Amino acid sequence: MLTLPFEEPVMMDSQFVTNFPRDCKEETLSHTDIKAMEDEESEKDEDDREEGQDENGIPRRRGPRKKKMTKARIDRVKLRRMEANARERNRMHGLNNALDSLRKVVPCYSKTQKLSKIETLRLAKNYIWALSEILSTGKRPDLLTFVQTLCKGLSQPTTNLVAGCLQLNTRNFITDHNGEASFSGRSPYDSLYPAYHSPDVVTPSGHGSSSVDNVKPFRPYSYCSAYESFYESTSPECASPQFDGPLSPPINFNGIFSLKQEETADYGKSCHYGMRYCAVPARSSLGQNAMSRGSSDIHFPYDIHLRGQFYPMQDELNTTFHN
DNA sequence: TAGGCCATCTGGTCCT
DNA sequence: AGGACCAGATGGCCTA
Repeated sequence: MLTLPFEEPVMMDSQFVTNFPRDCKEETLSHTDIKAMEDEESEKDEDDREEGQDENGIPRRRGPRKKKMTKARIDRVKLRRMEANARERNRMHGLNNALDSLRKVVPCYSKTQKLSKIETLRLAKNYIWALSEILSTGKRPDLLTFVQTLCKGLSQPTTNLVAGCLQLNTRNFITDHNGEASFSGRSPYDSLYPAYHSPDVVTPSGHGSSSVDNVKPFRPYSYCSAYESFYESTSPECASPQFDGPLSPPINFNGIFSLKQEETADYGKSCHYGMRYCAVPARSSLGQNAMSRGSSDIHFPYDIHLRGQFYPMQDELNTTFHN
């Protein structure tokens, strides 16, 4: 629990220390401090005894003597401890601010259901990994594979949250004991179209999912639901009817590759690069460069823009996302 | 009620 | 000397 809101920068000055709402004023010295002072007192007593030996005749320890803990010195120790505490609080607030910023740019963002610190870091790591894979292979993974990558090592609740954000059927999305996310059961397509069994259906590949052995073949997930969340129109590759809505609990989410609604131009100033996900051919040189390892006529689905070149499309996306 | 998560305090260590 | 950073301890809150 924070004692100060994140938005308010904590000023590390004497006023802050004296005005800090918590019981800093009554902050007591630690046991060790008190012990040290008691030691000082006993040492003071010893000073009154014979120089060089204690009461048992054992020579006293050498080295510089500790300074006497005068009232002023005690007060100073207290003050320094309070200041150190305030600095530490401030530091941790800064760390939490950074973590909040990270929460807003990972695929699953919800103000009401915040990811824990550790889950945020794990998801961010997976997200970076997933994006790196996309860049290195130049291939657009199906949604299931993408979510599997995102959810590696995440707890089941977080896995559900991420899957819910991407509008997967979370009941079928499980994490095995190795932390590997895998799909088990029917796809949403099956639930919507029980008779749908296209000859070109594929089963999810890789990711150590043994649970799919007996799974009916299903059409690979596309990003259509995510697309449609953003663009309110069917994605070019998704001709199937829309879902009636997310199967997971409704939450506010930023969605993959989308930019947070509240982010203003300041966001662009602070971040040099931006990415967004769309289904149109690549237009940026960076995207083309990334695709040069693959087929030259592939329509790279990820627009990657330098922030400075990105504002018009960012505005377009944000406008859509606002709606 | 146990366990997870979090904020805070604290002392130690390192660096400037 | 003082600040930053770190990790351990502690207690509060929340949820299954």
